[in-house]
This record gives sequence, C-alpha cells and structure tokens, in this order.
Amino acid sequence: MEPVKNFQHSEAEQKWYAHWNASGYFNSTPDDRPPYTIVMPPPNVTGVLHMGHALNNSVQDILIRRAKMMGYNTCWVPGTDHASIATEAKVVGMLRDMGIDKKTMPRDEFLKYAWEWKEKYGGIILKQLEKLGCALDWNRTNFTMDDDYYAAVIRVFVELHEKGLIYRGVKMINWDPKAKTALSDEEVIHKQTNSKLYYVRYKIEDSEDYITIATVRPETILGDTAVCVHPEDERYAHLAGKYCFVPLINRRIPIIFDTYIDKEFGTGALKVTPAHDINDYNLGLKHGLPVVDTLNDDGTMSEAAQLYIGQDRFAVRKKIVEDLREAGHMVKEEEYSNQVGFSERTDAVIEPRLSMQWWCNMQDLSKPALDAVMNDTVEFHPAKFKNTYRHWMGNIKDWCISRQLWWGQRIPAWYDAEGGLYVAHNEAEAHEKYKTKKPELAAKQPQLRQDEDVLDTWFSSWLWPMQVFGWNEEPGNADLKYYYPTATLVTAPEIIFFWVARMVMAGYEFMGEKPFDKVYFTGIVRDKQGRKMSKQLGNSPDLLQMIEDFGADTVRFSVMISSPAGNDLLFDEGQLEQGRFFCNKMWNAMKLVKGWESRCVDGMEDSNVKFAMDWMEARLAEVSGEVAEMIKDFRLSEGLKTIYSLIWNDFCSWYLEWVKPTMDQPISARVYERTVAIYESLLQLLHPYLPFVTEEIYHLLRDRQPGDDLIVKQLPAYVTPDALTLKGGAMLQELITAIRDTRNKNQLKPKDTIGLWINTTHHAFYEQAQDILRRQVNAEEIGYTTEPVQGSIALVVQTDKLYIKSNATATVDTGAQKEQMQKDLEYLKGFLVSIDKKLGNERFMANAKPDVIEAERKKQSDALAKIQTLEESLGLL
RNA sequence: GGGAGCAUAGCUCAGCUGGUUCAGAGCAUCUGCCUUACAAGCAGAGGGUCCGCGGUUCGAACCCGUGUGCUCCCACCA
Repeated sequence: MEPVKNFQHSEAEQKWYAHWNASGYFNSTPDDRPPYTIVMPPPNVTGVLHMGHALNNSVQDILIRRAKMMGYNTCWVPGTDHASIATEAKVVGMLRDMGIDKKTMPRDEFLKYAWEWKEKYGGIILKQLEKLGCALDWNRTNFTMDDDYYAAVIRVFVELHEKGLIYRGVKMINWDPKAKTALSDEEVIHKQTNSKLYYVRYKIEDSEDYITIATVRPETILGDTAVCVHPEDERYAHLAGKYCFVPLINRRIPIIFDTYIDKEFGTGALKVTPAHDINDYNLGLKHGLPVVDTLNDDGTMSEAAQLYIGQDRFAVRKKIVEDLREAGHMVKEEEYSNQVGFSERTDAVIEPRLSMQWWCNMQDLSKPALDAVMNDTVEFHPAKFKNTYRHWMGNIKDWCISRQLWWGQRIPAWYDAEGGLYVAHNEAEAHEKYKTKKPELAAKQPQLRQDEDVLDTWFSSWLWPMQVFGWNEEPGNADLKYYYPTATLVTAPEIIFFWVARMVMAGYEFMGEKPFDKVYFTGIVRDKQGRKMSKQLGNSPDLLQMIEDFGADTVRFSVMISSPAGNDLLFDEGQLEQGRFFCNKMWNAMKLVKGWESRCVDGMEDSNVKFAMDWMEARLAEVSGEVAEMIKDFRLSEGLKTIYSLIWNDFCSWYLEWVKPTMDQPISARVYERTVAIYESLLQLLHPYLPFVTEEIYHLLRDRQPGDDLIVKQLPAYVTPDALTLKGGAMLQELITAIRDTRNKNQLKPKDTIGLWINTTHHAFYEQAQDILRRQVNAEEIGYTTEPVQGSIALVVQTDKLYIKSNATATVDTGAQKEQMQKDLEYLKGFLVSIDKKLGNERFMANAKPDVIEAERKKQSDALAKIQTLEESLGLL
C-alpha cells in the first residue's frame, strides 16, 4: 500500500468510525470482566455541538478507550434530555414563525408539534458526537421522555409523594413572565445591574407629614400593604400606630415596626409588598398583612394594581416614576447597582411571586448525599468542589418541581370537583382511589381533572444513571446490577446543583447506592481573551466545521492539551496548528519506518544500534507508567503532553535518527521489527486521545488480521525500565547536544567532519553508543585519550572530557567556547560553595533526611570533578 | 454579606508529599540549515525579583500571615 503524502483525516475518520461501530467494539453486555461505565450528560435536544461538548466528550472518550485497553468491559451510554423549558421555547418560536399562537391550540396538538420537532432536530447532536470519534454504545441511546423513562419519573413522583416528601403549596417562587412558568432557585441567574433607587414619600394620615421609602421597583408600590421601620429608630418613633397612604391610589396602609429593617439603608423605611418580594412576604405573614398581587402571569399589571392595568411592568416603571414626580411624591432618584434575577432560559427578569406549586422536600434526601461526597465515597475531582457542594447541601431548600409548561412529564395528580387530590401512576389508578375515598361524589361526578403542569426537566435527569439501565423494570435486572454504580461522571461545575447533587440524592434514595464512584469536573471553555464562549458573543467556533477542516484528532488534541482538571480552557486556534502538526509528524514517521520494510535483511548485524532500541523501550516503559498515573488522577492534559513529547522528541528526534540507516542502505530485519513494535506501543498509548490517526497508522504499519485493531488492543503489564539504560540514553543526548552546540558556536558547517577524542572512565557506555554518536555529530573518527589533545576544542560533558578537532580548512576560533566554559565554571564554583555550606551546617545534617544528604554529597563530588575537568580543559585553550 | 480559587518567561499555562532530577512546556523571538520521513521540518540559543511584604524552617515558587490585583460560586437588604 502506497501511503498518501499527508494524513487524510476525513477519510480515515469515516472509515474507522464505521469499522469500530460495525465490529461491535462500542457495544457492551454484562460479562465476567469488570465494568467501566460512563453515562453521558445528556445534551438538550435543542442543542448543537459546541466546544463545551467537545471538551466534555473528549474526556469521556479518553477514559472509555483507555479502560477498554485495560481490559474493562466499557459501556458509554448516549442520550438526550427533553429539556422542558428550552424545547418548549423553541417550539413556541417555531409556531410563531408559522404564524401560530400556542394559546390557540390544545395541549395534544402542541405536543404533536413538539414531538415532530424532537424527531427532526433531537438526534443531530448525537450524530455530531460520532464525528468527534466518541465510542458510544448506540444500542443504549436514551431520551428522558421515552415511554419507560417517563414511567420511571412518574413512579418516582408517586413514591416521594407517598413518603410525604412531595407536596403542593403556596409559596413565593421565581416567576418567568416570558415563559410564564415558575422556576427553581437554580434556574435564576443573578446579575449585577445598574438600577435606580427611587425615594418616594407616603402621606401620613391626619398629618401634613410624609414618610419616605426607597425602592428600585416603584411599580410595586401599587401592591404595598404596609410601611415598615425599625422599632428603635427614633426618627419614626412618633409614627407608632399610624397609617399612611400609598401614593396615586391612596390605599390606607399601616406603619409597622420590625427589627428586620436596616436603619442605615435608604431612609430606614421599607415599603412592604408581600405579593412580590420574599422578605416582604415573610414580614406580611408575621404582621398579618394582606397580599395584593398586582401582576399578571405575563408581567403586565393586574386589576388589583388599580392603575396601568394590562401594561407591561417595565413600561409602568417609567410611567409611574413620571406620575409620582408630577404628584409630588418623588423625593429623589439615585444611581444604584444591585443584583437582579434573570431566567436562565429566557433571560427575562424574574418576578418573585406567590404561587401554588409542587414542591419536593430535600432535607432527608440530602443527608446521605452530603455524607457520601464529604467522606469521598463519591470522589470529586478536583476536590475543591466539595466545598461548593457542602455549602449548597447544607442550606438546601425545598425544590419547586412544577412548571407551567406542556413539554415534559405531566404531573400525575388528579382533582375531583371538590378539589380532592389523587396522586397515582395513571388516570385509572387515580379513579380507583377517588371511588374508594369518595364513592358518593364519584358516582355523581366521575370526571377527574389532571394537573396541567409538567415536572422540572431535572426531575427526570436526576434518574439518568439508574434509568438508562432500566431501573423501572423488574427489580434486579442484570444491566442495572452490572453497570450501576457507574465509574465516572464527567461534567461541568455549572450543573453541580442542578444535576450532580440531585443524582447523588436520587441514587441513594431509589437505589440505596451512589450513582458513580467519581466525578470529574471539566473547566469552562473560554476564548483567547478569557471570555466564556456564547452565542451572543459569537466567539464560539463552529465545531463541526473545525472537525471538517482540521480533523477530529486535531480538535481533540487542541481541547485536551490545555485543559487541566477543573481549570478553564482557553481555546486558541494556535493549538489546532500544534495538533495538526503532530498528526503529520506521526504520519511522516510512519512513512519513514514503512520505507524500511523493503530494505530489511535477515540476520544483519545490529549491535551498533542495540543501545538505541534498548533505550527507547526503557523510555516507553517509563513513560507508560507515568501516563497511567496521570490518567488515573485525571491529569489528562499532562498525560497528552507527556505522550506528545515521547513521540516527538524521544522517538522521532532521537530514536529514529539513531537507528535510521543512511539512504538506500539495508536495515536489519530485527531493528525494523523492534521499531515497528515500539511505534505500535506509542500509538496505543496515544490512541485514547487521538483515535483516528493512531488506528490508521497502526493498520498502515502492518497487514492486520481481522479483529487486530488498536482500539481493542490490550495494554501490556507495566515493566520497570532499566535505570542504567535510561541514564545512558540521557548521557548520549547530552553528548550529542553539547558537541552540536560546540560545532555551531565554532561555525562548523554540518557537512564538516570532526575528529573526536574522549577522556572517560565510562568505556562500556561509549562502546555501545559510539557508533550512534559518531553519526549524530558527523565525526569521522572517535578515539580515546587520557591526555589533552593539542589544537582541539575542549568541552566537558558530565565528567567526561571531549576534544574536537575540525577537519575543515578554516581555522577554529575558540573564543566563544572559552567564554562559555568560564561561565560554567563560575556557576559551578558558586554551586559548590552552596553545597559545602549546606553540608557544613550542623542543623542541616541533623534535620535533613539521609537520602537528601546523600544526594547533596553526590552533587558535591560531581561538581568537584566537573570543575576539575573544566579547569584542565580551559588551560588548554 | 458568605465561600472558593488564581497571580511563575512576551503570551497561555505545568510544577503531585518543602530539598539544583525545580525554575519547566507549548507558542512567540533569535541563529544556522530546503541534511530524500517531515520547512506542517531539523539543529541550536536567548529569555523569569516564581505579585509585594513579613514569618516558619537547616532549606520556600511550594507552608503560615498580610497587602494588592483579578476570577468564580452562593446569598431575600429594599
């Protein structure tokens, strides 16, 4: 097979992905091997693949592929989340574009559109993951609204309701006026916002006096039912028992006293609007104040507001400010910066609102989940997120789980004509309960009305690690038993509360067991300037285009090379270049090695390069061990850097140059075989990171039997590398570099040959390495000496003295060399002084560990020897 | 208001349990090479008060305190 000039990524990607998939490598069924399981964080059906997914899924793919090579039965489950509010918004938007108003259609019809939308667009993101190379078990694809999944969610609701953990109640919630639904606290994003603080005065009853309050939401004064001041505030002591009037509408409201008030803020007087502020609501409860809800569900003013009815809250804010000014109630206006809550999904400003919703009590659920993380039963990587987790779990509040939407699991609660409530798995069961409980009424009015609301999308996704393995099927099903708990969850810290914490809770509650052993938090992908990638900023590169242009391996390389666990990833297109060059480098190395195949000669002498092969194998063993540790610790970017350097520097720059026969010369078959084997091992080490290019080269290196694919090749057991061999290789590199440097500094052209004389005691080493050394520094001859060589350039490597004689006609200027040696000498002398000092220090000798002292002694003698050698060589120049 | 984290080469960052294998990598810069695997390359080089200050220690980029400057998360002060 004639290799093409460059690595053709798109062909290789398609070919190998199809091959892996068809070979069943991605699929898993329980067997005798230990499982290694990952459930993919299900992307929203509304999503398109972006850099965050690229990072997240690259990490998972690396873990899965690595585990596969280590003999685990790996199972990576794909799927999508129905994303209740996000999808509903999309569908509503689509309908609007078609000129249809959601309000005009019945629920069933809307859901038909929604399902159509899901069928059409919902699978796109999973298809895109194939392009990235993800080794996903496609037979196990799940969707959080699949029938069985839906049933599981309902079952969980019913069970929690029976336990009394789910209840219905009127509380202050976060209202999204755009989506017209309640939101959980987690779905509210607080942003620092420039507002105005308005000082408004309220006329006091039977007096010419006013009391001035401060507010940033002046439109809410229409819902005021009191003004509150601090009981110890002398400024207002005389107002005890008095009333004042809400401006513009002249509602008579009491002036109340409560220590909740901060005397220092504003005027020390607070307007109390129990319907639209959580603090005010609590004050209202305490003081028995009425609640006046001045807002409609779409954010316009309600009848109760008396004024501005039907107008939008922000328009009203402007108007009421003018009207207050005109009426002489506006005292002053100040610039003010405060936190305002926005809807995570629609970006609408949240209105706190009193509302009847379904709640899930989290107190009991949170306890085992908190413990599990704190005592590392569930390990967090990096561990700093344990703090975040503990803080949230420790202060957990009840979860508002109902949403005023249609797309999602409909709440399994039915009401009779008297408002009686029946929570059941289905309507028939609800009827049974109804008939049993209220036989007379049921006989007269058999109809039950189902709750209109659906459940928060996270109320389904918290079951993900159990339900994808069929939790809701018969108990003890084989898959669940085998794959649960899963090995590692890879996700973003952004959803630690939304999802991670809740999965841990669900795991303990419904399985009695944690959902995963470890959680690896990836960073957030940012652009070069450190800004979060987002659609609005337009700084999110088109991932699919990028894969097409550069190849999946290159994209994976670029996101993995700079993303240590938990740290943000600054994505720079420059990294793409580095990745592309790397793929190409390996391609060219393959071409070189492949070119030797036809020049192989059996039984040819190879002792001259045996040193190189031994060394490379030792390095491979050494680095394999390091990489294993790094991946175990989730130091994935470090692992990639290490392999990168092993391949580029050790293998390509050193090893291949060392064993490379000169042009058209034959090569020993044994050297060829060992080189191919080494290259295969390198490819294997790298494969989890760059699956396509490695598989492609693996197959180009040799003809393979069916089933001999890199993806399923098992990693060999770790062998301890020979320390002496490693040291020898490093010494050889040092020698070559030093001599080349000397050649450069003395203006020797690469083609000029040299004579090299060595004064050494390491004869065994040189015997093995001298042939390589000679070729690498273009030495015509290498000799040994115990005396300085006249007319040569001297240099020192470790404690060996080298003498270089140029064979070029030009005279050699040794000035630069001399200068360098003098510098080295100075440094070494200083270094020696510091060691002497250390070793002469009684306290050091008393306190330092013996091996540290030993190391210092060794350094001392090395430095001494080197100084001696240097001085000797200098004397020569 | 509470909590967490960061500050190391021009840029982006590594540096795990304190000890010249600890001051590193990639990119960028400079020098010399179109040496038949690779110019998407090769061989070399230069470049840092490890944010300031104080402390602990025989020894600090690393531990402690403090100051400064950033970042993120949480929180019901209008």
